Amino acid sequence: MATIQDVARRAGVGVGTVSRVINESPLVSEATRARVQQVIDEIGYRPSSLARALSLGRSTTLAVIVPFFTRSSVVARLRGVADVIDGSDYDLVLYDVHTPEQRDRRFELAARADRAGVLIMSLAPSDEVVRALAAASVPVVFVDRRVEGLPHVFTDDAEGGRKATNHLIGLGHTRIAFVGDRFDESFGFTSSIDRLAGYHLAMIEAGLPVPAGYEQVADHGREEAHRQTRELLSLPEPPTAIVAASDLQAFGVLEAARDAGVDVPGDLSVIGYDDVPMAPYLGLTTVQQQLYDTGAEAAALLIRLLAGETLEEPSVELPTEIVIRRSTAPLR
Amino acid sequence: MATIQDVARRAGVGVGTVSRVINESPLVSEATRARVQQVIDEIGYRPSSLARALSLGRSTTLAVIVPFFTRSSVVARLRGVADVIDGSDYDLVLYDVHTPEQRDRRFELAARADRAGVLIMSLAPSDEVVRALAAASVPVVFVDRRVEGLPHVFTDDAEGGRKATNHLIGLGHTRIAFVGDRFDESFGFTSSIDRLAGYHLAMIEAGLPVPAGYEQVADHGREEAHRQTRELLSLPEPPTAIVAASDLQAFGVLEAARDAGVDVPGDLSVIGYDDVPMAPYLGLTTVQQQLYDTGAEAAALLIRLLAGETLEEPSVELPTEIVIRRSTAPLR
DNA sequence: GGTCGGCTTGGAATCGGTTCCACGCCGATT
DNA sequence: AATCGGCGTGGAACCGATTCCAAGCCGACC
Repeated sequence: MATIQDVARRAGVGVGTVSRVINESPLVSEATRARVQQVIDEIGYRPSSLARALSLGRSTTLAVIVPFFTRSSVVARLRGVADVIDGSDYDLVLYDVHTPEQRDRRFELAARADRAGVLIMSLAPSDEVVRALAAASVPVVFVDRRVEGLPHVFTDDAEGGRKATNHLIGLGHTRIAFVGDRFDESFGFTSSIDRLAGYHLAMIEAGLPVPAGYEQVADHGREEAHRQTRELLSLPEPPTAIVAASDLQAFGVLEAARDAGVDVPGDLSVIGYDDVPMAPYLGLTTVQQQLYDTGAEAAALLIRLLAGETLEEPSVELPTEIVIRRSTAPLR
Repeated sequence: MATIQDVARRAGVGVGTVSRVINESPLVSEATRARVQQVIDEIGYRPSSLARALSLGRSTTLAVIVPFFTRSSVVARLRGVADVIDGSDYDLVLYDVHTPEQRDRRFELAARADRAGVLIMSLAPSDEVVRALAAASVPVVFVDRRVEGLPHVFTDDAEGGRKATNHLIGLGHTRIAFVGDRFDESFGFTSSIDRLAGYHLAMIEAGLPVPAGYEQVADHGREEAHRQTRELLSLPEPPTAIVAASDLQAFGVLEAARDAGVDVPGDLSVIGYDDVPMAPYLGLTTVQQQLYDTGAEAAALLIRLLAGETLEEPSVELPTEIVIRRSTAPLR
């Protein structure tokens, strides 16, 4: 593989001059520039990004840390990230995390790092990590999580949960239950509990009761949601509407309803959260949070930070919106 | 950030010795090793992987080039790749490709590259690129595609298409149609046409006719498949069974059937291809190709190549298998 | 006691870029 | 004619690791 030395020798110039040509410095005469460029084309020289990074003291790779990247909400966000990074001069290094140990290892790595910047999705850093990151010179942006003192892109999950519940209340429902995740100690995901809080708020505002058993929390998953729904449907006073903390869980609810012969939306209204790509297909009413946009926005933020911009408003809140489809209907 | 020099100075040794400690060379006395290690721990020194890579002449990042990584089949494969890479000392650099120009740029980059190895999913390289890759010292593995002379992991798409069709024939169907993608000139994806070839073969073997209009090809997508199915259902002799070239397309078929009031599997049997995560949920009978495993296998192959192993059998074929669910039934 | 050989060790050279400093050359100014 | 300034250029130093070579030290052997 040709090096800058080879080019310099063949063109009869010094390495400095070649470097200037590569980096489009104006301090080269047109004649020299042309000659060097010709040699570069001839031998197909490409600078080593490794050597470049070492010399410059900064690399052109961004670490993107995501949890469970099989979840379609994560994939949708990641697509936004990938698209924006693709349009820049940076490369995307992907770290998938599915255990707390992995997460901690990744974070430690991020704080150190030969990566130019770090983007962290949904995961909660400990205070210690936050301090380390803030101290480290490498810029960090969080997606789907608010972190005091560090830039982040987020949506208001509590408000989203409230909107979802109000949609059902507006349809005349009064027996409204919630299917969500247990607070995950190890990962510290908060979106599900925030949405639950929004549900509670809406119920209280409307003066509606939340009977025992109407709040089902379990591990995150379609099959778990299936079980949670069976539980709800077997209550003495089963709900006529269900707020699910995610679309994946809503799918589990729909499945359980179908298996139990409960008609949706005739006998049961179901609203999800996220608006993943399958949601329109299944006719799921849901709270749309712009997954793609959160990723794209965060990546754009990170890149601006790397460009040395100081942002007056380093954090971005994206709105949520109810998308009405076929899984919710007025109480009959 | 501390460097190896700092450590050497503080420990009162030479940089060579520190390097030996880091790399667990046996040529260091226990006493020295302990002292150096202590300094390392004290100041929290981590070697720069950049400098290391430059010095060693090889990096520890693998380029993974995928098309449209929103497609769930691609994501499933990618998960296999990510899991295996995560267990190694390599990092995963993701390149998403959704235009032919991007593809060519990525390939060029791959042949050159400061990446230790390259994994290419589904995409077709030109002969020129194949030559360049074979010539370049960087190992390449292909997934979901056979490439003469280079290692690859693949399944037999024609055989899969044949199996799918035979499943329907075995259920007594004779009017069997096919919904697939048009040959994509720009990307050169071949799986859909291979599956179509398998469908044809099975029909011929069974002595069944393929009436005009029974072969629907269009761009890849759920909505396109929806339209293709409407076309089929409006034929004078509509099919009683449909082979779809992918699960995504099968979803479009199911949707169209539902919209047209055609009962599945009562009036129409539908079989998909891939077995993506949503398939069990929707009860789709499908040809399972081990998406996760193809990715994992390919990554493992690449890593063995990088370890210097010479593989007697550099390519791996993975089997396909019919998974029967609720979308196919005997002809009534 | 001298020589030899085996461990340890220090440090220079190297990887392939970038950047800064010094120098040569030119035309313009006095 | 001498001085000055500025442009274009070459090349050494540097980024932070690895590795190889030379050398110091020690015990063993003759």
